[in-house]
Amino acid sequence: MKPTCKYPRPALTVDCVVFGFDEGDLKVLLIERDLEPFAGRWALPGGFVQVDESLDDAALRKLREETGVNRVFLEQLHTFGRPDRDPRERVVSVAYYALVKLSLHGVKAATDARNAAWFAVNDLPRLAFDHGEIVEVALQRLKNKARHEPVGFELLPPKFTLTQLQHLYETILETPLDKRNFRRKILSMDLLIETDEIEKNVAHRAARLYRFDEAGYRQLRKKGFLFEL
Amino acid sequence: MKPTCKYPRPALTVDCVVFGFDEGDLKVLLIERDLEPFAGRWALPGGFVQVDESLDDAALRKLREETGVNRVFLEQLHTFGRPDRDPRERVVSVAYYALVKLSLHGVKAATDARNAAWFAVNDLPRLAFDHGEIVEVALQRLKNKARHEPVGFELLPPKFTLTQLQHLYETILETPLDKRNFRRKILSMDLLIETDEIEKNVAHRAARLYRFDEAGYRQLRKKGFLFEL
DNA sequence: CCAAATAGTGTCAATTGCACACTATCTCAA
DNA sequence: TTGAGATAGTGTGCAATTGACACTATTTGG
Repeated sequence: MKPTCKYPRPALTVDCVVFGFDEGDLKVLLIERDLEPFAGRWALPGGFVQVDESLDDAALRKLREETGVNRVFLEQLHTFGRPDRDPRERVVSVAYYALVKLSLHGVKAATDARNAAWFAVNDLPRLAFDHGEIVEVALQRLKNKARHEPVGFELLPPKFTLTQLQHLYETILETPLDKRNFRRKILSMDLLIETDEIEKNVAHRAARLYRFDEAGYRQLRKKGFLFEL
Repeated sequence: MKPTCKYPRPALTVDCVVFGFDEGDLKVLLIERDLEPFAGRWALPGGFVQVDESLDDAALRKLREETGVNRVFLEQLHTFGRPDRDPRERVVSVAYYALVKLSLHGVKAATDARNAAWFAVNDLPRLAFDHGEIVEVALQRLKNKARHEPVGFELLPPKFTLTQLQHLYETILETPLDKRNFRRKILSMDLLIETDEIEKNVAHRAARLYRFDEAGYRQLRKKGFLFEL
């Protein structure tokens, strides 16, 4: 292969906004930088794209390497390319966002070699580079996405209560929802499978657990079904 | 500045899907390649990102250089990075899509030094690289965007009839719309300003011309107004 | 067994969506 | 000048959906 471009090239990285949901808060996974620039600041997990790997693969690899997160919802978000976004040299970053079930992945991330931690999105520290801006764009995208596609389930454990689901949507959409109307709507969509299990270890009446019906959802989509919250 | 990455770097380009609307068809602006690879094939306008220009600037520059298109709606679409998408070497491309008023820009594009032409999206030739795939993604995005934001006006002349507007939406959304319901809905949104002009040179009753009220739309947005077709 | 905590359930009114067909106006050609 | 062709413009009724609203049921722990 001969090069097609004689100009200097920007470096190319991926960065991931990893969302989790826990105790009523939407959280983002950050990593503490140990090198300059921005040593000591928190930043998004990410790194250089290798020359023979696709962008999606690069994002998946970085997630695995830096956070131990494995099979998750992952989607490209936006590409950030302000010439001065990295003080060293020109770096263009393809940002992704991921939705993980915190109940499964929560522990692992915090015990990695590098210092990693979950932060509530409403209480983030100042981030390195333009990562604050990237998180903003990701939040906006998640909000839009959640309204039109059933991605919320990616943030909940496999079995969940309707109240958990409602709280999740209230958090993402930043708006309160009426309990009875919410239940009527979500149940009428035929996307939830009622299990015969109930919550454990609660000091009050236990709620029924539901599962998301992924196969059923794919069927419905083919028939033109539109998810709308 | 010292380089941050010792690996070989992918080349970085931008490609633009330029949409126009004419005679009831949604069209895309393509350029005929004169160099290998894919010499003679049609491709999206685009080219290398320079090391000191932002991605948006690169897209605007390429639009200007290759198509003469100037002040238009332009938005980042998606970044395409399959390792084998360019047979020469690794090239990652940040794709944009643009909406232009064909009535204003139509002529210029076709008379550029390089061979450029508008093609109906339903009748595209085989494109170079993965550009066919990029156009597909752009069409999908336009469809979603048009449902939730009033971008359609970017494709119409400054003054237009309600019938033109309806045809445009029918084309983008690939679905027929009821004339009376469409008019009721769009007029009730208070986004259109009725001019005192009517169509010229038609062999039948002339329709009233409307303008899109951009300032009014920004006001409404602040008050939480949601465009929905 | 009672207090605390949350689960779960139905109705009515208002709004919105959707199907549907005729009259008005203008041009052009005979 | 007039009639045919073409498109503009207009309203109603029914069905479906949304949104507001409050009480009873169940479980635990003290």
